[in-house]
Amino acid sequence: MKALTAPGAGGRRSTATIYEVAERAGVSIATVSRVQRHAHLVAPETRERVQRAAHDLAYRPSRLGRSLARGHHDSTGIVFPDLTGPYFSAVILGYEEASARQGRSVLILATHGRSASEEQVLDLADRVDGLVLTGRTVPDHLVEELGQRGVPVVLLARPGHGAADSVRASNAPVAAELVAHLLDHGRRRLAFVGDPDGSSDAAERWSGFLQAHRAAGLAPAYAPTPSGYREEDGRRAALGLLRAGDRPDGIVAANDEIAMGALRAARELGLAVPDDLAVTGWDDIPAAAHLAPPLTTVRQPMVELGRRAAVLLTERIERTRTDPRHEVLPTELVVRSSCGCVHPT
Amino acid sequence: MKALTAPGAGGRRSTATIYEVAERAGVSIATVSRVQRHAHLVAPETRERVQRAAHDLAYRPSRLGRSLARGHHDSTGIVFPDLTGPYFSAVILGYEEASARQGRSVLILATHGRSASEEQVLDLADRVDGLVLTGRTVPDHLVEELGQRGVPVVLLARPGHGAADSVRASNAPVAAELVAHLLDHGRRRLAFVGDPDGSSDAAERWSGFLQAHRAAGLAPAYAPTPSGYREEDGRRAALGLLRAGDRPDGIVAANDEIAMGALRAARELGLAVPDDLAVTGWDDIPAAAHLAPPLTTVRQPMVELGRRAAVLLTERIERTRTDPRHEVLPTELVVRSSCGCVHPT
DNA sequence: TTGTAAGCGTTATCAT
DNA sequence: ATGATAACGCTTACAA
Repeated sequence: MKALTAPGAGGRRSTATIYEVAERAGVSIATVSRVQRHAHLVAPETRERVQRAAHDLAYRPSRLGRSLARGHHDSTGIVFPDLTGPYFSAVILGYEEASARQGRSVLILATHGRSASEEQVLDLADRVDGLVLTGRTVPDHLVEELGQRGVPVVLLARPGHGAADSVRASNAPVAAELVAHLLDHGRRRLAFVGDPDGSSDAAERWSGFLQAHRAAGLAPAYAPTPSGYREEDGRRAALGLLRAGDRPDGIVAANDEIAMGALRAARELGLAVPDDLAVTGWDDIPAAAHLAPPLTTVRQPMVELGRRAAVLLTERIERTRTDPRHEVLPTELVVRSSCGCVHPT
Repeated sequence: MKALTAPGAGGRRSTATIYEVAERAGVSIATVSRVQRHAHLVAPETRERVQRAAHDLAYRPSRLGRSLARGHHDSTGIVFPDLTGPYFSAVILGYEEASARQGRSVLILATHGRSASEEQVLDLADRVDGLVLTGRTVPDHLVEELGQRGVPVVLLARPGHGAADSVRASNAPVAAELVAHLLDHGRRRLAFVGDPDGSSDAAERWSGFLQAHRAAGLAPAYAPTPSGYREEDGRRAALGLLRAGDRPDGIVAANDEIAMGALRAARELGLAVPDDLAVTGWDDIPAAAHLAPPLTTVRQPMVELGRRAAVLLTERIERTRTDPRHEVLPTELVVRSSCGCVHPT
């Protein structure tokens, strides 16, 4: 049969194969192959002939053929829970850039909120030389299985697991610092908006929240209010909180977009921020400094997170390192005015 | 030779092959293949045996082998100039989602500002069934060549070219509407910040800018001020403009991030927005409504742009349609208060 | 219903 | 320096 001429959904290409080049140059395919990869091993004159033939036919070696023969893909995959917002965007920016520099393309998979189907992930795994898995996109047992199948894996924004590497940003300490700051402002009814059960990032931020309360001899006024990561999610969560009888005097949001939603909710209810309600975010997205009021938040090195993930993955793929590595990148409190501080413009 | 056992940079996987499954089930590889793809063509009892063997060996058909045999990849590529910010993020969100729904993975390539190297693009083209090229990431001659090689292509945010499909958002009419609005506010020294030579989007917005002036019998006060698309780029451009003797009374930015930069610049110079300076953006990113002051901008259907690109590309790949299609999605002026309007919160 | 075998386009090992 | 040729892992005519 002839797959590339067969009917059906395939997109047959008009690309020349190594055989046609060989024929036109009057050499064997081995020689053509050699010219592509190790030009110096071929007599100058032969090389010349082959190159001309290749050029005339607009020949490009098929990646498929090459990958099959060599046993790898020169590409990696990254899986996200969601492709929404500045966080994702920055991480992938760093990741793609670093990957490109290493000559690897990147495949991207979004799981749209829920955990990825096993099928999707295994399928992706089969197209790449290694995988970075962010947050809780992939259940532990699957991470395990990937390991057994010999797929290099790095976990991003998720604590290390077994042999897999991991990269994440520090959460609990700054979260505690942030909450202590709010407590210093005299706020006593702080509410955490975000889902500690949904991501380790949120869990760790919540734990810092608790820790600060404990350190101040206080009990948290509320259990965490679960929420998605988009503005509308935050707005809804905040609305619920603010309409209750015992409303909070501060909202500690799990990211800046939730905080923006809280800002909107406050406005809708006629509450002044920060006077009636303090609001803080997380991530320090570009807009954070321009919000009304400017948002107190935590800066985390999102681009660098992606970059480091790419570097660690490469080391694994190239077997440059074999012991698992777990990196925690630093993070920084950015005080502006939504927390109640008077902030220089 | 044995590629998967050879030394070197390859990541050999411990995956079973179709041969091992066949052997264990006591059938031929053809039967194993059939069971995977067309289970109904196999006797129930044989099927059962094969499935058990496959399961025992944790067998998954290799995508590589399959792609090579079938002549396609079940994946597509998208190339962006830059992975920065909400625009990119929203487009890719729509694109990935629609692609996943059609069972295709997505490969992503960023060209980091400049035009992609021919090599990168051709390489990407060889890994996928089709390509979407955004903006000016790829020079015309390459688009041409891709066409000749039989690679389905859709252009995003770039006018149609030859046989390639295209999807973009309407620009000139809303730009004119926006500028007319500013002119109605009595602004007479409007500056456009963005690079008409850098993207067709910017070019079309600038053309709407001109058109509105013409319609009002006015001449534009400035030539366009070239700028990148990030906040810092916008800040710098605005600073230049605002420090000059004949400073503008309005800045029409090519996107919301540039507008944010202008806002910052104004603040740094002690100018009040909108009183001293009107500022408008483009895109209506989530933060736009929360800026100080809330940003007047243009909403464009970013997610939908990505989605449509995926749909058009699929039609081409599956040869469901052969005539080129060029879609222009609608766009909408969003008046808030940075233009000088008093806007309900 | 199942098996045989010829591809798909490379790479790399041997010979020569 | 070059050529034959056996992998790589699958799909699918065609035969049986």
